[in-house]
Amino acid sequence: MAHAKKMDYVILGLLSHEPMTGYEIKKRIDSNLRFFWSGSFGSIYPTLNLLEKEGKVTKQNISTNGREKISYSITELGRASLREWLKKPSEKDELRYETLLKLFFGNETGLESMAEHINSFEEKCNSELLVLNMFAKNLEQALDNDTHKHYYLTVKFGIKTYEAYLSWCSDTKKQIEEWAKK
Amino acid sequence: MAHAKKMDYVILGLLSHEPMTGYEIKKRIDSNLRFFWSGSFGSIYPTLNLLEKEGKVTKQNISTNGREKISYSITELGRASLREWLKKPSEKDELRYETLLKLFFGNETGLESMAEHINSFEEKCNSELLVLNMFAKNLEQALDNDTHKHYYLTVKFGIKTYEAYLSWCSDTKKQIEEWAKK
DNA sequence: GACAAATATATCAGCTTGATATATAATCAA
DNA sequence: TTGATTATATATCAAGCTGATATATTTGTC
Repeated sequence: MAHAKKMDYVILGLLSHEPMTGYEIKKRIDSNLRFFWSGSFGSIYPTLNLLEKEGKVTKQNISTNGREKISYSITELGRASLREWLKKPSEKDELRYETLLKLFFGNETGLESMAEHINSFEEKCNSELLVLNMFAKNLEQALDNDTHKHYYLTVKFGIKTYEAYLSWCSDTKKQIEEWAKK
Repeated sequence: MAHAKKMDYVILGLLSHEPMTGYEIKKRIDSNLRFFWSGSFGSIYPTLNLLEKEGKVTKQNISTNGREKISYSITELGRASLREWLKKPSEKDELRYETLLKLFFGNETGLESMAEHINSFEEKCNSELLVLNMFAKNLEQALDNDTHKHYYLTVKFGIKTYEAYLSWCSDTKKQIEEWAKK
């Protein structure tokens, strides 16, 4: 994903909702964006410094209970930059499924040995679906808020895809059993 | 995706099917694995050299029609390394959907401005589905081959997910229209 | 009062991408 | 047949991201 520098827009997007610290940005990515995006501290903190130098965000040192932290706010320049990116067509949607990679090459150890991988994938999907359905339920109670509408649609995306994955898991296990019979 | 070095196993996996050049490995990734993986020359060629130093693949210079190229074959050590990885549980399945990212932050430009992004996502899904369905049809005629069975199951995964994406596109466009009415 | 977990910021080796460079062979049109 | 374009083939590198690691304070809990 090199050369693209998407973290700029993830941060600007989150700060367009409300001011936050780097740590809070990380937490927000891991909770709200987890179903279609990820990000690490090693990318967040350096990007925040760059964005500040470019005048797209402003720092503010605050101390709650004697604890020092740096809160970042988006500037009008930052908002303009975010809007510009939002208008541009999306460049690339990419996925990397190690589970699928193992299934693809699994002939080396045999189809039956893939059952474990599929089972743990299924388990993961089930637990993610539980979380997503809870999110959806909560959001449905607060759809008057425009930001929530956007969030809701992405949660719906997660639900649809995890349901599809589960359906595939079920089909695939049946198929492998059937092939094994012959 | 750092620190994991998955390219090792992608290459070993492909060479476990048949000997190939670096260029052919790239083509194979872009055709067969495209729905759940990707890889660039900048990662393939250096990895091939490393694998050779480790004794997991062997080089062979061949010339077809006076043209020089390097064909790589997997060794028994390479096969053992592949099998070991296949047995280990999958570490992480990750996806990065720029389309979803824009939708999530789209409040800055308004929900209606998202229609274009959803439409082009829908278009992409439709064309990918066409390809995948063709792949599935062809593979169904050759399922006696074990390697094809594995390939077939991953293609089925692609079909399931793209169908789910299309269903989500349709739902989402309806939902946005509905909200716009109020 | 001790211990674990959460908050908070920062850095870095290692890996990947997308671009770029270089060169030859095949295909196609004028 | 000559010229242009595309496919084959290998290689390198800056820029970007991850996962790990380091450090330090605060909050919760047993």
